Amino acid sequence: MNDPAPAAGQVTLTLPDGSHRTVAAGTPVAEVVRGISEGLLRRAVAVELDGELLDLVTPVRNSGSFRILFARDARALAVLRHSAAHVLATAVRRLRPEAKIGFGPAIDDGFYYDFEVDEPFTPADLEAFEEEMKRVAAEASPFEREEIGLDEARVRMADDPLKMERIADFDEDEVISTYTNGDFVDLCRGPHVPDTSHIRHFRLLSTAGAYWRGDSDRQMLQRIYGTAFFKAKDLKSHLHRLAEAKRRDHRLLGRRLDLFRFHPSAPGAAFWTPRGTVLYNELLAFERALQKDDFLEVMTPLMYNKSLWETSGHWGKYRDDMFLILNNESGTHDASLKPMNCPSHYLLYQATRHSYRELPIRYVTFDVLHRNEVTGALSGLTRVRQFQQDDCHCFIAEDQIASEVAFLMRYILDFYATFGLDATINFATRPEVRIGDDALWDRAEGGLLAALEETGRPYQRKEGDGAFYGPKIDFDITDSIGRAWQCGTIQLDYNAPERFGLEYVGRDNRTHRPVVIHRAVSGSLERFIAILIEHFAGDFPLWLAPEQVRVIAIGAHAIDAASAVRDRMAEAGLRVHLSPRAAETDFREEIKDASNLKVPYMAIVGSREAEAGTVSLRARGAKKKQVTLPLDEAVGRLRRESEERALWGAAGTMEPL
RNA sequence: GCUCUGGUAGCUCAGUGGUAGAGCGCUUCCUUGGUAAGGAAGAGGUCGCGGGUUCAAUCCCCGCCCAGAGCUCCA
Repeated sequence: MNDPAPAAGQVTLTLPDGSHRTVAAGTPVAEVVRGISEGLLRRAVAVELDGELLDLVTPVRNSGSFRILFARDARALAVLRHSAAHVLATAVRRLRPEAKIGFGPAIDDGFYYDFEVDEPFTPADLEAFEEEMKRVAAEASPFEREEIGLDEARVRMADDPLKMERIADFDEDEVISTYTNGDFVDLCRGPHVPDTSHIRHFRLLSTAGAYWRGDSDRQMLQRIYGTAFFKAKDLKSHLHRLAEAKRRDHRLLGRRLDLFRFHPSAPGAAFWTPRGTVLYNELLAFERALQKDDFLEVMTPLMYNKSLWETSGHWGKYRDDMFLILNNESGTHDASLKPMNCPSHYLLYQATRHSYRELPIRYVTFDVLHRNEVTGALSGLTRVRQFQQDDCHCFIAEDQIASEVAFLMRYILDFYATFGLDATINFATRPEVRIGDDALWDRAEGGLLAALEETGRPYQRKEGDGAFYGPKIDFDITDSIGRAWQCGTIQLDYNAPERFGLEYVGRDNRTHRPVVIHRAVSGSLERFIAILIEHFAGDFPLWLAPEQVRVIAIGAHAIDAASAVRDRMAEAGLRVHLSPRAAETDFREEIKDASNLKVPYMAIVGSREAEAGTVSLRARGAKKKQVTLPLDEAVGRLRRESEERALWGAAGTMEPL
């Protein structure tokens, strides 16, 4: 049925059940909701009108689909948090009247508000603000909306220079609104919850500097971050998640589990300990095994003359991010450490003639890369200056795009699945600033999209998010506590083959341009290991664990038997350790040490085991529960679990019993 | 890069204008115990680096280095 055409001055709203309501244009949303039911009005938080979020005090201006949002709706949460930001500003203004207000939006996990103050806020200030916010909420002041003209806005916000600056950006005919709750007025687009009493379950989390409008040339404001929820239990679980993330912090676990460390002499570059190096190499070994049939591993120089970077185009705009090398004879910086592998692979490809019969050629490299990240960007293993990528460049004929992309996607997803990681897929299209004509982009995007569709995997489009040289597919992995990390990528590149004059000889005996696909799976191995540490909380599956088994001898008389167990397991290829001072140490301390290092299994050998030719296996986290097995059987099970790369706790593994 | 906060033993941290402490770890000895910290003794510190103020600086001031949090998901 067609929507009835509204009379002049009227708008028609289509409710989710398909029914229509016609009201006078300018009727407040609350009146519309009340017209449906008083009960709904009591529970309504906001509404969606043709997808636009409106609160109850906003006038309805246009016809469209009309849906009431309740506390359970995800979009309602953003409204609540925006209002929480206003409650925060209300509290700050009461306690620090001199604070100038900036912006205070809802963000993914909460909200923030920026203030201009002479002295930065302290943790004690935050506590005071939080207490004051409770009072503001208890007052249950309604959020009142007022629509005003530009001149009036200037008068109202005269005392707030930051708001005045925002006002200066408005067009003459724009609808400008203010929201008032109690004694606090803010220039604000809305929407808001009906009154401050909705802000019940919130927490201020942190404070930090933030540039006004994100511009590092402008003044630094003080930003307060917080979060808010409709339900106490949602707030609680969010705070729990934050605590969980802190507990899993790879920088702390990296020290505690003795995996890597940093030294001021080499900022942004990790020192891998013996244990960490095992982990790193196991990851590499896994990827080498996975790729051995379809990829060609190569090694290329780490240092190049600047002419290469001039060809690639990096010398111009990327030079500040490269580590340049001083030529002592000329006194100039005319070489650099490589920040990426692409040009190396192009040079290698180009060094010989290639036939169409060879394609696709997939060069993959784990070479060390250096990027001169600014100091403020460095963070643990997730943002470093020296790292290795599992970096692959596929040289293909243009008609191989679809099959190649499908192949690469399967490979990438299989790789993640080994770690129990799932990925969401993003398809990024041509950006504003780009090279190549539209016809080329049409072909590139079409080819990539067709390949993506063929896999049947769900994906999201990210318009304009592609690389300047081509569209791409990005993989965001989701870890065990629900955080997303951008890791893998498949990028189509028509430009590089042109720049580097890449060729292959076709069936027609003429030269053709290949297309290049850039592929990374883990992004950087360093960062991927950081993700794995946090994903597993340091409880690595057996195959990845730096030390797989710790042999514990109960009493000095069991030392010989324990050594025999250690030797037998080591022969079987397990990474096993028996403390050299086990004979002098309380075995309970050995158990403590193994537990703290999160060693997956302890093999306990006392007089009973020594006599019976058995070991008692105690799985990580299993406390006193253990299983006693003949030594060979124990070795067999551990080997199988390791070789199958079973996830810790997966069915069929020996997992925490 | 910029703002704020921090840097004390291998780790986690306390402390002071008169050159420094704890717990864990480490070393040695005792204990040989059936499932997460047995007992005793000992070693270990340019208090991040450089400069300044002071009779005296780990502490106060300045600079640098390193680390942590953050740096428009737009009124």
